[in-house]
Amino acid sequence: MTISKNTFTGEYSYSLDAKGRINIPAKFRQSLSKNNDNTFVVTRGLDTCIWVYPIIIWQKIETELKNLSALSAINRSFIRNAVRYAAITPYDKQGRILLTPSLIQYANLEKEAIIIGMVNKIEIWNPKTLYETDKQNLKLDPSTFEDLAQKIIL
Amino acid sequence: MTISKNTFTGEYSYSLDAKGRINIPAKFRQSLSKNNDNTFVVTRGLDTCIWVYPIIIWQKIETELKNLSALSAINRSFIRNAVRYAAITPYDKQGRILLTPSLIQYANLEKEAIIIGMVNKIEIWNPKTLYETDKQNLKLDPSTFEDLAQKIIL
DNA sequence: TAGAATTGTGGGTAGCTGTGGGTAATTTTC
DNA sequence: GAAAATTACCCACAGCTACCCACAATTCTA
Repeated sequence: MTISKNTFTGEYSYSLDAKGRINIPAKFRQSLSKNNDNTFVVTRGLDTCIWVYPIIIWQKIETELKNLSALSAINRSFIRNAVRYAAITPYDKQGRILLTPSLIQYANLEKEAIIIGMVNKIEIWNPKTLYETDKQNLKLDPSTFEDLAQKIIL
Repeated sequence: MTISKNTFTGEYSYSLDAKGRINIPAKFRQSLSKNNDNTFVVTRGLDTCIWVYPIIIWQKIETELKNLSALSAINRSFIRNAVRYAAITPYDKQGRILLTPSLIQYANLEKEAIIIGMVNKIEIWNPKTLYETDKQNLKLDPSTFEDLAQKIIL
């Protein structure tokens, strides 16, 4: 096997159907390690999108969240949001997962959806929202981008 | 073996076929170390060209990206842009990799393409674009080149 | 220099992938 | 407890991709 497990890259366009199902790209499914039992966890992203984790990765995140100091207000609200909307969804024979109405509404999803591999997780976006977010991000501090690029990109 | 592994030099002209496939020069393939499993990663370059990495080099980048905290909006944006256009492509029996339509469009690739070895990665260019970029670079401050020359011992 | 092997390019096809819809099983409501 | 609504599971199919083969051109070798 050539690709590393539970690691996702690339951008794809898929369609959300009337029943709230959406396909996970075949390449992403192939990247899932066996101990995930064909199952993902979907939850609210920190951007206006849905985050999809392999279940074993999500379990690690949960334990990390427990170790965060409960004193910090930011941590408390982050934990609340991350866990509260999380749902476990195995994919069906055709490779689709089921999204909750709450998450579909949060990400403003309509028929067309963009799926992006974000290394250790997957994002699902409304194309328009993604475009707007990209535009906003151009305004973020460019020197930080350069620092990151110099450190990481070869 | 005479050449050092995962190191690419030289310039070649190859043709992109109707299915989006392009040949990787035999010398480059021979330079790939075994643990790459005949697999490259293609993504957007910082110039108007496609970057091609041996997969084990790319996996180092992925590891660095995994260690960035998703709590920071800048980090999220950086990761998204770094991996969004990346695709994993093993080469076929004839030595060709498959480029995504998105990357072909980004680099303005038509039939003829120039492939350049850039030491630790490979670049794929539209000949016209490469010519224009070269011409632009001549206008850059020559002292920058001197700075670089002093850092690198030839 | 001639033959053999390798390399680059084109095209065909079996099987997989993405999408829609149907039906049985389960839950909810009255 | 029965009817209605929702959910989970299954099937069908068009389009596409991965894989295979063919062949000409080039390079290697004896």
